[in-house]
Amino acid sequence: MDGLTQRQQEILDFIRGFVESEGMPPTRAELARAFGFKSPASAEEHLRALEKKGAITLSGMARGLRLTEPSGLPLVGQVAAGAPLLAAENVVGHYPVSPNLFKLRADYLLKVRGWSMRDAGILDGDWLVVHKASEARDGQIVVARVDDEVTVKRLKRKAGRAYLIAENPEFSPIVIELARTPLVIEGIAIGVVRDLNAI
Amino acid sequence: MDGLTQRQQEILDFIRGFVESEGMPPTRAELARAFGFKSPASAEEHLRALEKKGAITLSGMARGLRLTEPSGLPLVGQVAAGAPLLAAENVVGHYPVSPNLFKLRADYLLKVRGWSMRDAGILDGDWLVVHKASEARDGQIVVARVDDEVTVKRLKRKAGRAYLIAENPEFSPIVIELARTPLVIEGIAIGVVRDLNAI
DNA sequence: GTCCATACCGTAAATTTATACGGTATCGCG
DNA sequence: CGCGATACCGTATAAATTTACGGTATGGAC
Repeated sequence: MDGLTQRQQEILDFIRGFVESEGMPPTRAELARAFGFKSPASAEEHLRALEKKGAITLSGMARGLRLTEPSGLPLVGQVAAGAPLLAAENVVGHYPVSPNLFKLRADYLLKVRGWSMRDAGILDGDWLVVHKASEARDGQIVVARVDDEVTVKRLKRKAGRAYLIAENPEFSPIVIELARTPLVIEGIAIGVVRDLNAI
Repeated sequence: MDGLTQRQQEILDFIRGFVESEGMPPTRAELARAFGFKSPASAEEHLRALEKKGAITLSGMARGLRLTEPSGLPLVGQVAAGAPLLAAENVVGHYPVSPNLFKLRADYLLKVRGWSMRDAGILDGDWLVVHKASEARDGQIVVARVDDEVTVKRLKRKAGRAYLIAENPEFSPIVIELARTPLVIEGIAIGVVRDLNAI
């Protein structure tokens, strides 16, 4: 959504969470209670604004409110050099997966390019389920940024150096002198989803 | 759910579908309309019965109805020899994935045992997303039953024989003389889900 | 046969819910 | 400054929704 005011965004986020946890959209009164409004008319007004901006659809029935945007996780395809990972231009769609499927919260799905993690069972075209994080433990598979390129590798640290290790003997590890170059970690890989009929 | 009557099961199925497509539970009136009841009291009665049997929870509010059972796909773990794949004893849980994620309808998730499909990126411990089917095309990865054992392999047919081919040179193909032994296909693999933190 | 659970109808009341109308206050814009 | 958009309040009302009560009919269990 584009032109949402801060308040409207808060309302929308609340509705999203409400639907997720309660299994149904909130009423005007519930919205008013949650935000401290003393009149359901205030909630009504916000809903109208959200509808006019295309974020929701109202149908007139009790709890007759529908979210327009997909509620799933963003699919990050090709990553443009220099651009933030979740920049709109990188998001190619949404995937209706609940973020709580895995032990760590799933934040987005990243399309895997190339065969460098083949021996870990992560193939070209797979979707890597990523938990957004800027730190990672040794041995974890991470999404890292090296020279403005986003890469998926296994992380090892040793004596002031970080190693980004491919799981494929045809690729050699990337060595980072931590004193010289900071290691930028974008996230931790927590899962893999593959659509076998994607071709 | 166990003790549900046929009618109650129909109602429950309808509610499931309604929530899926409308994003909110149905009212008594909507239920009555859908089933041809001439009084919302009939719907109310069914809901009470479903609540007493633990299938749903009622909360008194408009559309205040919650499904008790997980709505996801059944997770099929170890498969007991001879037992149907989806027998209750084989189902170890439920996974909240919408069945429409893949091109073919996803019916259940099967836990992969062993490394015979390693080179296809299907590893021990992965969950194979399976579409229930009794027929498959050449080249597809299928869930098949051979000598009362469930196995995941790639299917090839040639001159009255079926070959179940592992994607790992350490395993040799299973050859089935179709004239002698029928090939029992349980489903077609349509996807893979791996939880990297499962350990 | 009697009893009980299931599956309906019809009616009606109590409560929720959506929604309209008329205010107040703030803020940025031209 | 006036103006429109945003963000609220208070009150009211029509409509939707839950839910109670009293019936009818059927079929299985004892």
